[in-house]
Amino acid sequence: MKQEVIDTISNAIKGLRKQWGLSDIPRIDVEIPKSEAHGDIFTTLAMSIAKSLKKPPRKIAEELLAEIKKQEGPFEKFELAGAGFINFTFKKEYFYQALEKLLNEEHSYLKTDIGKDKKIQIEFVSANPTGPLHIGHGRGAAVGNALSNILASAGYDVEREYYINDAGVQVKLLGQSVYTRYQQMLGNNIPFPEDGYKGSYIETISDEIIKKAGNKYFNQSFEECGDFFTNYSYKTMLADIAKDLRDFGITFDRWQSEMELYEKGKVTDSLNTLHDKKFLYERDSALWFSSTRFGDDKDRVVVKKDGKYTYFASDIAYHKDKLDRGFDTIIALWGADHHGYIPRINSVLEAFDFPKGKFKVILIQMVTLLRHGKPVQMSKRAGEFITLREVIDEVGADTTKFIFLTRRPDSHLEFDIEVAKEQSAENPVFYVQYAFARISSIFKQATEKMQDARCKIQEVDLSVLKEPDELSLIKKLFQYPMVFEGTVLSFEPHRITYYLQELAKLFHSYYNKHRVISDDKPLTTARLCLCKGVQIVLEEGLKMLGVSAPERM
RNA sequence: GCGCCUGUAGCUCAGUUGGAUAGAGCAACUGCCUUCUAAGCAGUAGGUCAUGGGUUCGAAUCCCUUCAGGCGCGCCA
Repeated sequence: MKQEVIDTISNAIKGLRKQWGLSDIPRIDVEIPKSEAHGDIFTTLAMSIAKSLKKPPRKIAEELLAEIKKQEGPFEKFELAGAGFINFTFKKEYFYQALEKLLNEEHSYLKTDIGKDKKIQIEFVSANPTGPLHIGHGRGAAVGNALSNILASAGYDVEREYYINDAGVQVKLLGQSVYTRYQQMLGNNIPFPEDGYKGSYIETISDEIIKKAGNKYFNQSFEECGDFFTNYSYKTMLADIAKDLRDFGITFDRWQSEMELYEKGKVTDSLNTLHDKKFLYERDSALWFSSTRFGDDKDRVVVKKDGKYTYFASDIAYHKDKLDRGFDTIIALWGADHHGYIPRINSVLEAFDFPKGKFKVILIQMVTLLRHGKPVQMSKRAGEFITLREVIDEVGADTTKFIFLTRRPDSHLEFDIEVAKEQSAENPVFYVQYAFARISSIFKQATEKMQDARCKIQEVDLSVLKEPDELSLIKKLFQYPMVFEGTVLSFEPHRITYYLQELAKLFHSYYNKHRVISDDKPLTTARLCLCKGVQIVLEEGLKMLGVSAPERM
């Protein structure tokens, strides 16, 4: 749809180039109008080039339109409107052919090749393995997953990665917490670490260790057996996290361990590289990275006075490692509270000669969890929080994901568990799924009632689809590729969510007004074909979001 | 103090990267089930796009001011 218009316009410009004194063909933007009164698609080209041509936009549009009309094309009519809009309306036949093509090619019709031969990496969730995932992680997981599906469908070679912070003091603190509970449970009443993790999962792990190893570590000091507790604890947590994510419908291609970066010498290697490039210097007995020369506010310490690496040091190694793996684009989903970290990572990438703009951080804003409109207090340290697991169990994975995907990632989100659950009947995810299920049901009825009532695309005459509602529905179908392309370029999955709701709305409306199965066989067959088309697009969109498309509800 | 994000209908949020008369869902009100799933449909009502200026053919969108909320500014991770 988009391409035909762009081709038509650029052909027209070729005819006018001399007259206009243009050396190049300007970028042609086309948009889908809000109202059907403005045609199927329109361009604002005349207005945007008016200045450089020093001509009034309407005059330009007139000349353009005259040239456009000389061409053969799939258009029924053109319209010059407002300050210089040119509206295009396609012939019905164009949409009948498009529908035929969709039914023949099915899902492959809806994909693009924007990302062909390009490798893209997307890192998301990456929660510390020191406790269960909470709702905020769930949001990142839903967005990251949808984005991965979308990019893969756009032809990119996508790698989904989870970065595990298994080397720092946080996992050690987790180990200490479990160690202390273990001692206490067996009667050794030592004090609990001041900043220790206090969730009930700490006791669960301690309990597990008692069952497995008995009192083997009883009365041992943390120096003696701390490694065991730390390793056992974070590995348990990591396994739990992976399971939660799986049950949420999310998988990763790669789990990158921070510890491994140290063990393989990648931290020292990457720092050596920076040193060779003269980006490191010593001051006050510490080693600094001069990130200010790449636009950061201040230089950053990589090796502390006491000789230990900072967290930033392993992050340098991690990002260097990503670069070495050869991606065209690197995407990271971070909690919005980490936004201050962006300039220094940008500095690192630039120091390693990664092209600017090829690294993109998507910030995931906090989720305020509510129950009956009242905020639920959350504190990870105190162990008071509602886990992602509980939310999935209570409201369901599909609903949870869909709600996360109806917002821009960087805007605050209120998630009321009771609303999501109790009003589930009016939840937008069901609205979309219901449209899909209804179509499935129609096909079930059709095959039961009439043996030959199917969507037979080879024999059907689609031109009997003349109702305005039918044409609106068909047209909506072919907006999907444009919406999808916009989603890919902007990395904004929620655009698909909104599109699906609009498509479902048109379908429900159509369904209530017109019967698909009737005594009129040619009409029935054509309408079944239309339904099939809607079903394919709904299924494709839901698949992108990582939400199921049930046959029955 | 500096930086980033946010402010759109009673509530929760979209707004196609500057386009035409600002949209949806919820909540409210009025109707629609002997016919393919009523988890649905049709309709009514709801707005100083926080504020004040600027940029231009055109601003919710870009720039500046002010106000309000959130987050970040460690040799912590």
